[in-house]
Amino acid sequence: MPQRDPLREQIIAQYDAMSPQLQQAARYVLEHPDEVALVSMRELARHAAVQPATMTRLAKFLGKQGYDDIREHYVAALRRGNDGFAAKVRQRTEGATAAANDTIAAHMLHGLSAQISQLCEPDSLQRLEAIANTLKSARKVYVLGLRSCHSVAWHFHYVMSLLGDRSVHLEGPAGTGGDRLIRAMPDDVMLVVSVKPYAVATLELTQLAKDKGLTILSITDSEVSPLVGLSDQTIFCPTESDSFFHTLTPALAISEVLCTLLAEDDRPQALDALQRADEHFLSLNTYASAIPRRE
Amino acid sequence: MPQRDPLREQIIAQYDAMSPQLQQAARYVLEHPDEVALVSMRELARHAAVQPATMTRLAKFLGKQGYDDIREHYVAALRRGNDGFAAKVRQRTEGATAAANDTIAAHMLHGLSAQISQLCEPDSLQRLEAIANTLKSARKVYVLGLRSCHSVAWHFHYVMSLLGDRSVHLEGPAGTGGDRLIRAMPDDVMLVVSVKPYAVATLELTQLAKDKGLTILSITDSEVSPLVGLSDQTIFCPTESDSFFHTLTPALAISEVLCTLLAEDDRPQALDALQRADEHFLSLNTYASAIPRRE
DNA sequence: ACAAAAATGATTCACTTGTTGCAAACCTTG
DNA sequence: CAAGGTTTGCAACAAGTGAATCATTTTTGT
Repeated sequence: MPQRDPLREQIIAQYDAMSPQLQQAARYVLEHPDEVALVSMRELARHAAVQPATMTRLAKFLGKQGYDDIREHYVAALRRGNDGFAAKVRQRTEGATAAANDTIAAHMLHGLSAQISQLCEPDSLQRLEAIANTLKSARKVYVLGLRSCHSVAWHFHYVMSLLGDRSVHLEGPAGTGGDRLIRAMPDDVMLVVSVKPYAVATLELTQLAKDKGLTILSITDSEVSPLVGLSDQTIFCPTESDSFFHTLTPALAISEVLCTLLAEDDRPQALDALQRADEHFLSLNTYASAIPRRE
Repeated sequence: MPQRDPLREQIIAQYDAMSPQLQQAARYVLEHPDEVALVSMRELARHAAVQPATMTRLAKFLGKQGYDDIREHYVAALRRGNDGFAAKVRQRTEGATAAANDTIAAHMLHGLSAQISQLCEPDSLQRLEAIANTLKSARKVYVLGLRSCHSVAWHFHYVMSLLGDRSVHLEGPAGTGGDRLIRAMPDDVMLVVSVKPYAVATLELTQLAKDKGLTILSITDSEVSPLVGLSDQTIFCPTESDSFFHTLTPALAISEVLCTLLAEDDRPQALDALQRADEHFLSLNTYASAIPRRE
């Protein structure tokens, strides 16, 4: 793990030119980089058996403005190391990261990319598989996503509707969206998407479905989301963004993965269903040209 | 990687019993455990959009002596996490580089992450900025996205509608979606989203708008998309996926970036508009709890 | 050996930190 | 709608922070 650490290298390079006390301080910093980030300067000095002022002097000696510059360096390093994904993104787009990091757009896209790769953690993958399994055996799947989450819910429903007629989108004009639940049965499943702030209507409809005995699956943004308590299974999507708004991109990614897992479960049937859909669209002239399907 | 974290679990367990402010603080702590260790309480409170005192109160609520108890917990966790380097790195690289071998889900998520980070290329960024600039000075923005692209178009429109009333979604029951173009003027702009296969209706409506003199901006999937010829400016979104279906996640990411650029262009006005939206939702009891806005 | 220069320690200062007490604002619940 | 308790924001606080200053010691060159 060859983490490039310019400050560390600088300290080593200038070590011989330091006074004894400075060396002692510098040595402690080299050997306990985490401490620098986690502990006050005075405490660090105490541990290094050095005067507090020596740390300040070390910073100046290294050409920094003050001790805080040193600390910030190690804080940043620690952050990077722990978030983990940074390394990967950096690796993938070395040039772009360094060059275009200053624009809002580039920064945001990097963040999104990282958030999605976070979903590769074992816990998330397990939840995805589990939810997909539940969906597989459902008689009907009622899909609910209001307001900002409408996009995710609708997209899931749209794809599912290409594969069969098990999906029911809880959406309708004049507030009739919930009506589709009238004939819901305990064998059915509800997939609900909601992130903060949670729409009251979403929670109410979910509660109703739960009361009816449906299995509740949810895509939401936190362990403490009100949906967690209502749901049998949950998968979490990051929503944080540099902008004013939450991002729904990771949630959409989750939804697409679920669709894929479902289709992949019975490939022949999925291909068959898509074939039929293609014919339908063809006869209706829905699309501008034939629909190429791979393989 | 199920890191056992008793404090985290305690917070989750007691979350429902907390007051709103306490919940907001607790939530931020849950979502940013590293920050707790690395920054001062006041700064943490600032990031969480909470009063400093609330953090102290959170500690007391959890039965701790003071905030420092919480911090020390996360400091210890961070220390541990960094010592177990070898294991961690191994795990990380497994999740990142070698994800290909694993499950379908992991592979797919990995691909999505890569596709989005591809959008950081200078050409894409330039196109994004250019489109954002055009959108900024538009009188009205008509948003069109049919079938699978509905999710992207709608999400863009939804966010824009929070910021003002310039956005018009070309969508309506019984095929009336195009009617909104009746009063479109040459000063207006149309943002159209479409990927292969291209819906005929999308192309027709776009052509109509073009004939009316509107500026056409498009989010589409290829240089050879039929939209390219109809559009004044275009940004390309990758849509390839391992599954049967195209992915719209990168397209949604693009849409979110555009929204952010627009909001960021006039921060004060955006904040103002969001403030007004919050009040509206509050008086309608749309959401389950107050909407926290950072800074 | 003895100035001159460098390094170190002690003291102090301006500032931030985490905490607390209090009053205004906010629900509840009779 | 009014009394009650809870929640929240604000202002003040003592303690601790990093930095600056100056006196003292140590080192160095001749």
